[in-house]
Amino acid sequence: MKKGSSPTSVDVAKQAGVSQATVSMVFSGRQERVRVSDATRTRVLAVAAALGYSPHPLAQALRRQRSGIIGFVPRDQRTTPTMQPVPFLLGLHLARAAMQRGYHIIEVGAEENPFVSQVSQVSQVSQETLVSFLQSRRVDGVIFDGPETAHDVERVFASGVPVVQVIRPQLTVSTATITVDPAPGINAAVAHLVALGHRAIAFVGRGGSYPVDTLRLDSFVAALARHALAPDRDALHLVAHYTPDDAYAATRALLSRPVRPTAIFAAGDNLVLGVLRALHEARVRVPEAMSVVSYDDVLAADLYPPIASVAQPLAEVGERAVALIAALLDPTPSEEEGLRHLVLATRFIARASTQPPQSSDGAGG
Amino acid sequence: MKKGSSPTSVDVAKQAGVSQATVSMVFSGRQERVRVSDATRTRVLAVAAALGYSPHPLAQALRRQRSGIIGFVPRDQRTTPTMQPVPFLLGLHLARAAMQRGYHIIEVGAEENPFVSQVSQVSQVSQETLVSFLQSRRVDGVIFDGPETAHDVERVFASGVPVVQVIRPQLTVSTATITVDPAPGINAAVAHLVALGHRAIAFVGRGGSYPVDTLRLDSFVAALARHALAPDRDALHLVAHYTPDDAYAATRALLSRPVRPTAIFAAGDNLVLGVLRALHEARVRVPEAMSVVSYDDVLAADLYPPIASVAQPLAEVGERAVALIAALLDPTPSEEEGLRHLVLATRFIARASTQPPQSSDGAGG
DNA sequence: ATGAAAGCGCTAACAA
DNA sequence: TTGTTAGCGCTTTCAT
Repeated sequence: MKKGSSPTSVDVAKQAGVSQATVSMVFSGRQERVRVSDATRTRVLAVAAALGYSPHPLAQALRRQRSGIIGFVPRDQRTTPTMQPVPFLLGLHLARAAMQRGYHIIEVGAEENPFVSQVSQVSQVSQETLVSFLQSRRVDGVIFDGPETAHDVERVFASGVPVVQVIRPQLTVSTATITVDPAPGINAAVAHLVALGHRAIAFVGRGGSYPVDTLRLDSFVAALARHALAPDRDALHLVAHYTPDDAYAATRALLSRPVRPTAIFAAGDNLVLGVLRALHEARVRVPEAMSVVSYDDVLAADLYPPIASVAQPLAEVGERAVALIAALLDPTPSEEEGLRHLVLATRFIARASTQPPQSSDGAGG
Repeated sequence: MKKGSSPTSVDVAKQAGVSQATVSMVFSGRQERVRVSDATRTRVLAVAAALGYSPHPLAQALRRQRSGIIGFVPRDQRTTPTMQPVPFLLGLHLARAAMQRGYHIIEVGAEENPFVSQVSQVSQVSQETLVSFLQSRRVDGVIFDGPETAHDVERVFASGVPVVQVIRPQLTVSTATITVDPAPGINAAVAHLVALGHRAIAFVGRGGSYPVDTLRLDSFVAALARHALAPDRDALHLVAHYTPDDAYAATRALLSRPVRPTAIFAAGDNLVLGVLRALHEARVRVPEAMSVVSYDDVLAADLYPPIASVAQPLAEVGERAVALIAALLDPTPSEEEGLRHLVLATRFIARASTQPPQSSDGAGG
């Protein structure tokens, strides 16, 4: 142990009067092969503690051929917490979950292209780059959250690296997935609104580009049907982009219609920001003149009024995603199946943003 | 090169008819010692490209005794983007900046204590653990954002690892710092409000526990003084905790006073959420009945109405922090000094949340 | 300008 | 149960 640097297993071995390999076994031995006697183990641990020894993760990684790094490719270029609240929070949960299992998360933006800036030779951008970057970093697995195309996923998957897609998977690639079933939460939300007396409930969300979006819309329509309500086709305002601005425009359009809905369901917490802005501007008070429910429950609780919302179990998604990568890396015969396509439930959280509709239903455009 | 695994420098060397050491020089040689002829370099690069070779980062790291990992200890336990918007965004900027330089960020919560769950022997929590964890991970440097006490920082700093504190430094430890000067932005904000005709401007923020909080308050008071305005002592509502709830309570107190302020300055974007809730509840319209300005500009733009805000240059903070760690790791004689205590400026962004005060200044509580 | 050789600190056969 | 040995893929003197 030289100046400054940490003690190594050799230092511990010398002090404890055992071989270096024994020290290694004490620290990294799998349970299956408990090769070390209790006496030796105790002595080694004591010496290690005294010296402040811990195994060098890089040396372990090199030897084991495991980097301990999991790549995370978030849905969009994350910009601000309001624009993309879910990926932000998911990233946090992933990082936590990974750390608990001794992994790290590195986040890679597909379009950001960090690789190019390092190796000037490489000039072809985008898809190619993401995969190269991931491979050059020797990640042990990759977690995709809503890739724009199947191409990236396909390439990474084909390279043999464990892949799991979460929340918004590209279903054409047969990777493991962890998705969220919007139905339970949306059913509860709609039931809640209907119980309050609402009949005209509008939907502000995205259309059929992603299966996930379709699923939310379908769940919404199905939930209405449960109460013998048909959706007002014109009150399904489908935004083109998942942005507050698009939701704002959609809501304005909704408000200018001859017969206004009495409640709005916004299919994302960033969308609800735009919805609220439009309502505020039009002086439509929430919940007095309009009930509002959102999906995501990331920002909802802290807005005004606190917005009732359908919560996704993001912490569990992160937890499971990391666990799945870990399981894929060290397959146990038993658990092989059954966890490759996990679907988690949503739940509805009521808040002050809903109340019975006003009896006066004149338009105020 | 066996099945599945990536090609190594040996593979490239064989194909190119050179020694492995030469391949290494081509890829990692410092400029100082340009040991390789152009012909050889070209040939090696061609073969490498054909084989899809890139240096194994773990092997490099082990050999160089550089993990390439920078630890990030965020200000608080990050929970949701609304509760702690700044650390979320800062984390993103740090990750981006690190990646550009070939580093990774791993995030460590001081109280979260991820280490304990792995090594059951360790039972003493908190401070001790953070440092051990960082050391066991062999981080090359640590970035602190607002440590609660100086203790952690001190220990890491004492261990010889490069440390930089950002935004909310503990000044008792003589690490490098990157801070933000609130004065320019706050001056502009106050000037803006005064120009609109506001004279009674309240401050919702935290008191003297942190230098940074004091600085914001002092900047605010100083800005008032520039316009020959004295702060109404009772309109400096200091919240105990940096939470929307505390700001909500403070704002309610403010509204119940006999003479209401006509404008509120909230010293953080999470605080402004509480401020807006209190105003909405009391049916005080923004900006008609109350102008509102916030600090941070992370959430502000997407609230209703869009809140004028003092923006911190978070991207630059992240960029500089990583650059500083890198510089500390490879000191260049020239730049040693001058970058150890960097102070960046804030700027004010006007939005629809301000307007001249109403002439009728009766209380409505 | 290039090659040979010695490790970085660890894990995993294989021996003993 | 423990020790010996051979690398993981790379960087870096030191020869040539």
